[in-house]
Formats: sequence, C-alpha cells, structure tokens
Amino acid sequence: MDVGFQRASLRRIVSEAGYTLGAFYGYYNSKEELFNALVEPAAKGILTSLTEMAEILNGLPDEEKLAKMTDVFTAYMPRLVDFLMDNRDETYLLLECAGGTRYENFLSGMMEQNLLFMTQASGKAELPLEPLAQKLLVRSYFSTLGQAVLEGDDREEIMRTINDIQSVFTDGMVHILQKNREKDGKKGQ
Amino acid sequence: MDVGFQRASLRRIVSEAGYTLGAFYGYYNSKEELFNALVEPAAKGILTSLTEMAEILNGLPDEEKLAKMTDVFTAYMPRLVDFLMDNRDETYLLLECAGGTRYENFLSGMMEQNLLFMTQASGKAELPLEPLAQKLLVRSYFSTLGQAVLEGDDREEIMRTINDIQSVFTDGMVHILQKNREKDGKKGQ
Amino acid sequence: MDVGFQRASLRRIVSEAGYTLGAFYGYYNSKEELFNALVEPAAKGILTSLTEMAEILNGLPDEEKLAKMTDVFTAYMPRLVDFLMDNRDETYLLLECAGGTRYENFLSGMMEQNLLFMTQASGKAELPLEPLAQKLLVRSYFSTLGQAVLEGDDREEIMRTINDIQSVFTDGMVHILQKNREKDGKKGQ
Amino acid sequence: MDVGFQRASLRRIVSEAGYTLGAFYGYYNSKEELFNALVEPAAKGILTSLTEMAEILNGLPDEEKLAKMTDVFTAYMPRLVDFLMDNRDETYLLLECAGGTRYENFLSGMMEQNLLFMTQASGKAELPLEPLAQKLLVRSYFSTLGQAVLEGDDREEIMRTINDIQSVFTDGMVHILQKNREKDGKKGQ
DNA sequence: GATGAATGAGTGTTCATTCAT
DNA sequence: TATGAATGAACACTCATTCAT
Repeated sequence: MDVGFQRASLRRIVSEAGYTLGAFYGYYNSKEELFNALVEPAAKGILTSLTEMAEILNGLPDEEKLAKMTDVFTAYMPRLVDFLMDNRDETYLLLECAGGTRYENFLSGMMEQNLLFMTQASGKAELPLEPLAQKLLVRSYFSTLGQAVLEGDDREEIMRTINDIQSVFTDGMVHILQKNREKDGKKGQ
Repeated sequence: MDVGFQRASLRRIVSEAGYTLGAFYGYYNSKEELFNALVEPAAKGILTSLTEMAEILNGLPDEEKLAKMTDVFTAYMPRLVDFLMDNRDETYLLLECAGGTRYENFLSGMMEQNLLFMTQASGKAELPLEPLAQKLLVRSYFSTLGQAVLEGDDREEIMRTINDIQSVFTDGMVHILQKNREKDGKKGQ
Repeated sequence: MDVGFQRASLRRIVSEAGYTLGAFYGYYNSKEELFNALVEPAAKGILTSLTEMAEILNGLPDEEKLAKMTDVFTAYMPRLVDFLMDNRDETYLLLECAGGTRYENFLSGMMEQNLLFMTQASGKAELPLEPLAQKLLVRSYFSTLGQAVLEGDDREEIMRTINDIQSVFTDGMVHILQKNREKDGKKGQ
Repeated sequence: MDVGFQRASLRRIVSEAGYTLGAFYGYYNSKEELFNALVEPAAKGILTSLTEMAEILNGLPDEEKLAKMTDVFTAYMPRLVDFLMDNRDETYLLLECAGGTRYENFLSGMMEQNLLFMTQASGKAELPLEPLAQKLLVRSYFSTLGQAVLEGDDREEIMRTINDIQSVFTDGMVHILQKNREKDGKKGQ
C-alpha cells in the first residue's frame, strides 16, 4: 500500500493481504468500494472533529474568533491526533492515495468549506492575506499535521511536532495581523 | 497533461503533442524517459536556485544565518518563481505527477538535504523545533510556494501570495525562536 | 429465469430458488445437469405427445394420412398445449434458453425425425413441397405454437391463437396440395 | 461463429480470424461495436426492402391491400433473398446471434411495426385472426424465410423453398378470410 | 526517420465449482 | 447434509512497446 492505491493492481493488494482475487469479490463489489470502505471511517472521524471545532468558533462573537482559534485548536487537536494515530493506515490512504477517488480532494475541499468561511466570517480587515494564500496555508496546515501523524514515531514526538507546527502557523498569522494593524494605525492618524 | 502523467496513455500524450507513437520511440526509449526529460530541466533549475541560496547562507557566520534567511529568500524567490512560472507545465509534472517516478520525493528529498542541514548547522539552541516539525515545515513551505505558482492566475497574484506565505512561515519561526530565547533567558538568570 | 439460463449466474438461480450454492451441488453435479433436469420432463412430455400423434397417423393408410392430419392435430393439440402451459417455465427454458446445451436443437431435431418421416412416408406425390420448405414449415409450425403458449395471457387466448395458427398452416398446405392435384389432373388427362 | 456471438469469447473470435486481441481493438472499440458493424448493413438492407414493400401496399386502396400482398411479396422477395444470400454470414448473425444486442428483436420489432399496422389498416373485419396469432405468424413467416436463406444450398433451392413457404402462409391466410366471409354472409342473411 | 498496425502482458471483474466446517 | 468462503480460469478491455514498411 505504498505506491498509491489506484496504481497498485488489485491482484497485488489482495494477494499481499493473503487472499485471492475471487475471495476479495466476496467481500467487496469493486476495488473502489474497498478503498471507500477503508477510508470512510477515517474521513468521517476527521470531518466530525473539524465540524465540532468550526461550530464552537462560530458560536463566538466575531471579534474573538481569530484570537480563540489557537485555544480551540489546542484543545481539540490532541483528540484528532489520537484518532488519526489509531487509524494511521487509513489516514495514509486518505491523504496519500486518494488520487482518482471520491476522496481525491477531501482535505482541500473540507478546509475550504469549513475553515475559510470561518476566517472570512471573522471580518475582512482582520486577515489581510491574499485569498489564494489563505487557501493554500490552511490546506498546508492540515496536510502538514497529517504528515506529522504519518511520519512520527510515537505519540510524544507527534504531539511535540504538532505543537510546533501549530505555533509556526498561528504565530505567523497573528504576526501578519499585527503588522497590518500598525499600518492601519499610521494610516488612521 | 492535466490528469496525471502515469494515468494518461502514451498514445494520448504523444498524439496531443502532434506526434505519432512511432516517432516518439525515435526520441525516447520509454514513457519514463520522456517524463524524466520533461521534468529534468525544471528540477535542475529549482535545485540550482536552492543550492545558491544555501551556499550564501552557509557563507554567513552561524549567528546571522537565521536572521538573514528571510532576506535571502526575499531576494531569491522572485527569480525562482519566475522560473517556475516559465516552466509551469513541467513544475506541475514535477509536483503533482511524479508518483512512481524517480522524482517522486524530489521536493521532500531536496528540502531535507539542502535546507535541514543548513538550519541544523545554525546551532541547536537557535531553532528549538522538533526535528520532524522542521522537516515537515520546510517541505510544506516549498510545496506551498509551488502550489501558489500552479494555482495562481497571474504573476502579481502569485507574488503577493508568495509574500504572504513566506511571511507566515518566517514570522512563525522567528516568533518561536524569541519565545525560546525568553525562556532560556529566564532559565539562565 | 427470464434472461436466459446460460447468462444467469448459478448463484442467482440457486438463491432465487431459495437454496444455497453448497446445497445445490448436493443435488446436481453442474449447472448443465440442472438445466437438463429442469427441461427433461417437458422435453419428454412433448416427445410423447408428438410420438403418439405420429403413431396414429402412421397407422392410417397412406392416402388418408394427410387428410387426417388436421383432425389428429385438432384432437391432440389441446392436451399438448395444456401440458406446455402447466410447464410454462420449463417450456420457456427449452425453447428460448437451450442454446449451447444438448437441447439446443430439440424442436428442430424432433420435428425432422418424427414428422418429416411421416409426411414423406405419405408419398412424394402428395406433398409437393420443396424438402427444405417442409422441414422449415414444420419447425416453424411447432415453434410458433410454443411461442403462443409462452406469450399468451390465458388459456382461452392461447387456444384461439393456436387454432388460428393451425388453420393457417394446414389450410396453406392443403391448398398447395389441391393446386398440385389440379396440375396433375391436367397432366394426367 | 456458430454458438452465438455473445457467448463466444472475443479472444476466440479474433484469433479464429487470424488476429490478436490487441490488434482487434485497433479496429473496433468493443465487442459490441464489432457486432453492430457486421450486422448493420444487413439490417439496413432488410429494413429498406420491407419499407419499400410497406409503402407500396399503403399506396393502395384499403380493400385491395390484402389481395395484392401476395403479388407485392412475389415481386420484391427475389431481390431481398438475393441480398440476404449475398450477406449470408451477416444475416446469420442478425437472425441467430443477436441475443443481448440492440438487434435482439430486430425481426420481431420490424414485423410488428411495419406489417401489423398494414394488415390492421386493411380493416379489422378482413383479418379475423387473434391478434397474438397475427403477430406470431408474421414473425414466423419472415423468420422462416430467413432460415431458408441460411439453410438452403443454392439460389434455386432457396427460391423454390421461399415460394413454397410464401404459398403456405398466404394461402393459409386467404383461406381463413374466405371461411370468415362465408360465416359473415350467413349471419348477414 | 517516421508510421501505425500488431503484440502480449496487464487491468478489474465474473462465475462455475470445490471444500473445510 | 448444508453452508458460503475461497478458488482460479475466464472474460472484455488497455496500453507500453515493437517492427515491417
């Protein structure tokens, strides 16, 4: 399962799992169905986690949204990371092998729907980033978290890594925000 | 060339380029050789750019390395971006279609070789990031820049986007550094 | 059982009949054996009916054979039709799904054996039809009767339909015979 | 090509024709496309012939339609038979191997559309046949003609056979008609 | 050198048949 | 006996590669 799912022949996948082709089709109706069955629980779990976070943030007054984002992430991320670690193989499939499946743009799509609307809702003046940069950074942030889970050796390393990644992204964004306020302040004089 | 290179049939690739299958094999010995030939100049160009940057940084005294990193990037990035934009198709192939080829981990590999050695050379105390986080962030930084080139509509948008991305990453890293120095300062008292 | 027997998977056939695959092979040794077992009673019944008719006709003096044919058919057909209707599914299998089995040419073969010998035995002068035409007409006659049973909605409709079909075929044949006799009569003068 | 087209493996069809599977797909896009390509000209030719006949009959006053049917058939049939004989293999495919293809009910369908409307247009009182009997007889008539072409050895035999078949069917129908008129006559007194 | 018809091993999928339970 | 998971050969179809022209 390390060269992508589509490109691996079903014969190989199945025989590496110790089955034969015929046996496989007793369990699944197609190669695609297997992929979806493997990946769906992980996808649902991630979706649920992120939806919860988004709902909490949406419940806050607009002006607090950005400030609390780090706190909310810090609170929820360990749970999500534990989930991803418990479903490492599936997370791998979802993040690395989904090309050509319905999960092809799972992360991108979800990020754009669930999170961009959130940051934009926090007031245009607040996040003075190029829209494309926002999109790419959010995608990159989550994709990097996923990589950390996939490449880390143990929970401790992964958690420290994720803390660092989160610090870099959120501090980086906050800093941009401050620079911008200073600029606005000077303009406003 | 927009559905992946491996999955596109050679017949299609070749005939969309206005050639015939037979002619193709006069020039290349295999599909893979074509891919490498297409991608090699872009890969070399990127490699050269990054090596230059690394060399300049390496020429600096250790304590200045991190501080100057932003400046060096700011100075060199436009050149690299212009190069990527001039070789957009090849960049696309390199970043999005390299699965299963020798360029599969081009970015990851290069980042780890060229840049991690650099940041690590800058002294452990300076970049108090988990090594995995460093690796992932550098990889993510360059990969995001690549995405900006691929998804941006025009040079202006791409440049603004790249500036934002760079700000977030470098400000984020600098901020971590400062937090750490303060911690060290208190410890050192 | 309405898409052909060969093309239906044994799994489907067996499970629609309320059995399991394993149980099936306790009763039959192969799919083909099942087909034969299903179809054999119907085939035998039809064969018996037609043999009876042939024997009666054969017991008549040659010059009466043709004249009585209609009477004999009229007498026996209802019995045969009832039999076919009582074994509609099997008749369907026999007539429509026998391709590739030993019953492939059941009707054709039987007609040619049982009935052509009869009409030919009735004296060449009597049935001045091209031999191929005889063969095809007899085959067509019985095949059309079978279709009537398969496509008719109820016994009444089927019986009326069969009467019409029989009229057309026998009247048609008798008419040819008369034409021929007139010709012979003129010749003989 | 004698066990049906669908059931014959493409490998076998193709290799019996002296080609390989790969070569085949240079000419046709699918097994079905091959079947259609083989059969289409024959189907079109037959359709054209029958449409011409139907148009001529439709141009006649209603009361003459039935009476002239034999003449029209006698005039047109030789041409159709020659066509079928020139396309014997294709006719065979069309009549015997079309199960599961778009030509599955070619004859039945055409007969019902082109000819039943004609006989019905000739006045309900005229053809006092059970509708199912009409349908089956017309289908049977044409199918038997087709069989004659497929099974006959030479043009002479086929033509004589077809004449006989036509005599039986048309005389049979005319006879039914007369019987009915007599009945009507008595009723009408 | 250029062509594209031909090759043949590969793909995902089906299904009659077997066999340990 | 009955089960249904497992088998493996078969299917239609694809495609990188070769080669006679």
